[in-house]
Amino acid sequence: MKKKLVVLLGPTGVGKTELSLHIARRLQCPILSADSRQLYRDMYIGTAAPTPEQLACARHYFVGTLALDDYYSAACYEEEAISLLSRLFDTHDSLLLTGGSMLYIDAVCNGIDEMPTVSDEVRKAVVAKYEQEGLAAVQQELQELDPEFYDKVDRNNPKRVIHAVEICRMTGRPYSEFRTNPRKERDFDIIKIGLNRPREELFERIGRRVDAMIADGLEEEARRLYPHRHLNSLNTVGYKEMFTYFDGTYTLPEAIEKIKRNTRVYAKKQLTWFKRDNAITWFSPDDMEAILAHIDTCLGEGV
RNA sequence: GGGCGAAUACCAGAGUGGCCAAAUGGGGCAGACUGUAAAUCUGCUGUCUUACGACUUCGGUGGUUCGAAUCCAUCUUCGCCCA
Repeated sequence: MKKKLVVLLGPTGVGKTELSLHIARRLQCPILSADSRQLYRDMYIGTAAPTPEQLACARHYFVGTLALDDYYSAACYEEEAISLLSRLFDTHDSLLLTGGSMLYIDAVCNGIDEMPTVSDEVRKAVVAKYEQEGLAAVQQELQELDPEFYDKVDRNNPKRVIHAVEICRMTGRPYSEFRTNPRKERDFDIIKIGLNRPREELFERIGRRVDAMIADGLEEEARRLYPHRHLNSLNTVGYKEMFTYFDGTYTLPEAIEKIKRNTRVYAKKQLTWFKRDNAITWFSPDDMEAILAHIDTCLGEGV
């Protein structure tokens, strides 16, 4: 019988963390987080990371394990998560993955292309070109190195254009050659459970959660992180707005409003992404009975 | 009671005779997404299912004009000043 991975996903603030504890208890299994920000240490409040009490309920992986300046990516995550899963499956028939980072979940479920890691020198060189000569110059280089990808990309998106050029320079081959988009076969079954609420309700919860973060000391936490604000890990909703407040651009109430708003936008983005995935079975987080019943059914199925 | 100023789309705010369904920003909505993804980018946002199109808008009403968000009269509301 194949091992099972239950994937609990949904927009931020919907109630994944709380529910994941119940499911983990039911399955008697640890929890793998799929959250690109809770991965980092020192940013617990703003990322709504599981509390110490919650962490004590079940063994958690991928929470608070990285330093703020560690390099990390969805590909790193795929590798680590897959190897961890295979290890844990030795002693468990089913495991639980939960989080809201769409690309990370995808990396585990479907895999992403093998691609060389970009060296620091190449990265710096391309970024410098972008900063000094502008996006057009990088676009032009891409057009020369990989016309195929150049035709397809979202050329106004600096991140994508830059990355494609990085890979071209790194390998001497067109970036599109690496984009084979294989759907990697996993040796475990995946049960995707989506959590959602009526939008109004979700947005209310988000607002309340942000207020709670403030009450819990988000400002202080952000103040400590302020010196590192240029790190990618801190280009994160909840912190970047606080930094703008520390800079004097926003007042505190404005910063709080922006955090709420940006969190709502993020939630919508997640939903847009998840909507495409027909493999997801959707539930209300309040309907725990139905969710557990669904999981039981899926676990009982298949050989 | 007198004087002045303002009234523009969800909000803020440009526009002062035709190129205006109306800049720009915010907000909202929708979408894309394979290597730092809570990132980054895109489209729409008066109505008509789509528009090359049609229709209705710029506080109200009535004028001037071939033509008005823009000019005139008047009314309403708001702000400021004098009393």
